[in-house]
Amino acid sequence: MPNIKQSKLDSLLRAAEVSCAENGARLTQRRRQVLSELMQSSSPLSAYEVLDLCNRSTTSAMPAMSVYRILDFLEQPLLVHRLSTSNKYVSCAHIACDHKHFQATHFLLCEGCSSVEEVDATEEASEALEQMAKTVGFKLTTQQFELSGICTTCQNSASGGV
Amino acid sequence: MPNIKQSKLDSLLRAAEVSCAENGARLTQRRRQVLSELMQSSSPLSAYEVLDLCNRSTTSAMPAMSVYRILDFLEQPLLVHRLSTSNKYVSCAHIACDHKHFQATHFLLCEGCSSVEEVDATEEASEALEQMAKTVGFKLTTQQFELSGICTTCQNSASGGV
DNA sequence: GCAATAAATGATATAATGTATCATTCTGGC
DNA sequence: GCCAGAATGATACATTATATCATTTATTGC
Repeated sequence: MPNIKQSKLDSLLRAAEVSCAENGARLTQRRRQVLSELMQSSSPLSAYEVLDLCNRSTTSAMPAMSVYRILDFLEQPLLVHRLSTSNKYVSCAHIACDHKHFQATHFLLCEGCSSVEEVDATEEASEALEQMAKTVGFKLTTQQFELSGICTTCQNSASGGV
Repeated sequence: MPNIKQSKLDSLLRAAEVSCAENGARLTQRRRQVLSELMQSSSPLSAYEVLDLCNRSTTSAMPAMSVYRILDFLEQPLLVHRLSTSNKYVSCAHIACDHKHFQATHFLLCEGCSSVEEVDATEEASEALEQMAKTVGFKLTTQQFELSGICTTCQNSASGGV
């Protein structure tokens, strides 16, 4: 189910390459392959799902180890995000644009179609949560939430998506 | 590291028993054992950690399967909560009191000592998050967050706990 | 260009986690 | 006591993740 055009994919990968270069890292063939699969997926993928997709589209089999290593690597320059509630991965929504991850990033997970929407934390939300933590003396260090819900598309289609 | 008194533990377990009875369920020996380990732990435990603790304190070995089943069971009457970011479990903070889970429940995880604080969502936080989702057309269905931070105790001890 | 070095990947084994399935035991109602 | 359903035991296995060392690929200094 390729949900993006080839041209779009290419430009995303080029942007990712640049992003890596800026950090003194390289977007190797394997890394590009992993990232590409995530970019083409309409929903988060587990490490082994990525592995299967990679091995389907290539002759040389990739070991599971490599996928884990590569996913770890891709997290650093924020090319992919890891969803901790499901142990799955999504490619960052801001690879091609000049968006910076200043705010905390939240993820809206659609229960209908499994799609993911990446959004910046609003000032209000961050503050409200900080305040909440403060009432019991907690000082927050990180914020990344994964909120379950129903996306617009699935709300409109009574069936609930697919 | 038993962080609660025996008398406290007993009264908690009694309350859990009542809670089960009200739901037409039973707090069997095994379930009580699992719940008891969680109650005595100062930090969340994985299924296998619970298993090890149970098998350390008893002669008859419990199979892993049972632990998973029992944890699933204990989630229903909200005697334990499952932390999805870490796949661990904590006993509910409100077993003995008459607190109802009307609001969403959030968990504050201390990075210093791994302790967990269970708090009710504030009106402001819930609203701010709902609003945030709304801007991209999402309708939230569930809310349960696991926020990382530093607890009061660890803030005061420069070392950072332990 | 080429050796030396470091980075990345391959390959294998194994640990850790979670589930499926069927047998057995326990429990409460009759 | 007997029976139906709930709970647990036991075994096997699927899935997920990591450790370790060998090999290949890139980079740097010469």
